[in-house]
Amino acid sequence: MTATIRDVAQRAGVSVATASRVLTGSRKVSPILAERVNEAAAALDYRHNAVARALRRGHTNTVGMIVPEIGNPFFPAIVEAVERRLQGTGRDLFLCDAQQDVAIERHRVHALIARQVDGLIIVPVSATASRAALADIPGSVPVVQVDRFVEEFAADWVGVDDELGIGLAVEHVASRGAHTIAFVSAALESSSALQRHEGFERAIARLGLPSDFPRLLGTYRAEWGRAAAIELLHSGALPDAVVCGNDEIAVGVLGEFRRRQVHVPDRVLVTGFDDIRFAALADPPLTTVRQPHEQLAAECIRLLDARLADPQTPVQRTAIAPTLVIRESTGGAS
Amino acid sequence: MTATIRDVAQRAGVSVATASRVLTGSRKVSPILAERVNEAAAALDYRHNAVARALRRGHTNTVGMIVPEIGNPFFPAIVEAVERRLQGTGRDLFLCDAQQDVAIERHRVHALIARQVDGLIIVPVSATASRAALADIPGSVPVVQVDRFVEEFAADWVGVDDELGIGLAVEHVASRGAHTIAFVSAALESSSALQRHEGFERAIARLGLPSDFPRLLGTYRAEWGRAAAIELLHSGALPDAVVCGNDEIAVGVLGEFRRRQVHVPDRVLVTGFDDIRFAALADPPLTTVRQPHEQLAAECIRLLDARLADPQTPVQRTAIAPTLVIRESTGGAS
DNA sequence: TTGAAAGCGCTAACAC
DNA sequence: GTGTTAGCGCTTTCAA
Repeated sequence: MTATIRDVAQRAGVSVATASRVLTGSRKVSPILAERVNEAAAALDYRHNAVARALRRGHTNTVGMIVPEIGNPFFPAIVEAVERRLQGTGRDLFLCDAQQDVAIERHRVHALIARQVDGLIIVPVSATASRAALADIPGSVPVVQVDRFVEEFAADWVGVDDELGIGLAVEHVASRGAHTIAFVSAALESSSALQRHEGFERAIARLGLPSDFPRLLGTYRAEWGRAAAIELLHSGALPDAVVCGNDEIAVGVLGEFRRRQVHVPDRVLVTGFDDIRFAALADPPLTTVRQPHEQLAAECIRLLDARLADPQTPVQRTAIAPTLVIRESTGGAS
Repeated sequence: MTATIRDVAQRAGVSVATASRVLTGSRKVSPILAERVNEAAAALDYRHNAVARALRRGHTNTVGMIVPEIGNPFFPAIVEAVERRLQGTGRDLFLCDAQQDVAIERHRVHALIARQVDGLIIVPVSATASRAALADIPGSVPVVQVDRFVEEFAADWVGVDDELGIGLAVEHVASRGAHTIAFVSAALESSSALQRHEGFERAIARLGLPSDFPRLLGTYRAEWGRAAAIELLHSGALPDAVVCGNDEIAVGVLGEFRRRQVHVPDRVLVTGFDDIRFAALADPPLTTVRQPHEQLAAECIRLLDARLADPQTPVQRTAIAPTLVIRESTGGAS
């Protein structure tokens, strides 16, 4: 069995209290005893039991994070940024994947909460169906939502202004001469899908563009982009531009157009959203709305710490204005 | 504060033992009392404290997983497969990212072990420098290495036969007429980099191909692929084929070649490794060595459970033979 | 400065 | 079938 603090104390000839004080540095202990304790701990290869410590202390120096789907490259990027921010604050990040399923998501919330994480960072799967999961979180645990949020739920949030972002994309393709614009995105389940869709409708209306071109809503994945591209091709007149709800979809659209010799950007313009690693490597390189990971992560941790410091802080929602990255898929920087 | 089992017991008018028995279903309790306990628990919105339970029980129904870099899309794919396998066994997966840093990796190992995970799944950052982290794991905790392993360290492992995989790629491009073949991969730090490199050398020797074409070793990332492509172009005669250590590198190589109008596959063949989601969407679609995620995950959990059941089980190393997926980057299926 | 002891919330002997 | 109680390993009053 692994050594306990009792073993260390015994070997050092001190009380467990003293051993604890040395091992955690919680109080001054005479150098002689400290030395003895440290030696004993080393000799026994002592490791503190974080479970016991957590039970006693009531907190864990741990933050939990739940993402809807770790396979969507946008989320690992966010996770990495959050990790970097947490680095140096002495807290560990435990990550969970909800596999796009609100039941699993809820289960993960419970698992993390039950393990006494000091805070929870969550990208909710659904704008409505994830409410139950979040509602299960006791008020004593700080929660911050990132990227997506649950409607009518009072919890901090940080994300990009999705509506604005899509607006940027629409205005950009319009400025490049696109008159008819299709929208390919995910079903209106997550808040991001909802907001991006809303942003598209508004931009179209604002610019007075014809509104009878397709809105194809499926999933945030490349396969859906492929399928949607095929649908567009079969539906008669190709639009001048296809604005996509994220980069994965856009890459799928690009792939299918390429396969069918529909030239981008000459024949049709394509835009994405997120600026994932592969956006710049797509063929043609993808014009997209960039999400500033580091900024999102920084704000996320700031919100978390603010709530940790004062649980009564009023709910804050931070929408960061995204920027458009112009690449070849819309004709390149001009 | 959140309700404890004591509160539930009190409200139900039973002992904590009975409450515990009802709540965990560990023993038969009369229906009347069970009903009362359940009612009380519901009324108080009782949540069991997993920390206390873990301390008492000594296990947690939790498995920890550490990956070198969550931003590398191969790892999320493995994680998803592992999650699916774990699903239904009633265990939660807590994921950690080592950020390619053995010090952080070691820290994560400690964090997970200290929280009493029942087992640890790890893709070690380094074939040598990760040994310290693994050595810190008490013998009582089952560990299985996936994909990569630590040299001269006795722990279960499952992965693809990297040497064989690269051999497949080399033989394939040779069969498509390539005589001069360059190798672009990651520095010989991880076991996968080592084995793939070894596989390349052996295949070249076996086929009697000229061995003076570059081996460019950097990182497993697309930027490195770009840089290496530039280096190849500047170094004089372009090889007939570029065999890459993973798909990210290959995508970078492809991107740079495209930008410089070096036609793939007419002018040069390119292969990858992993078959990540974007491999099929690259331009041209990438010929690559496919890693069977589901099979890897299944074997991983099998190994874990075998060791859980019998800690004395002799160490097992399972090398799965990968398959080659032929796409346009080497001329397409013939 | 140090030690004795309570107790975090829970489960599992053990007794009835 | 149910209750009493010890104790998982640790930190932290409280006393000395």
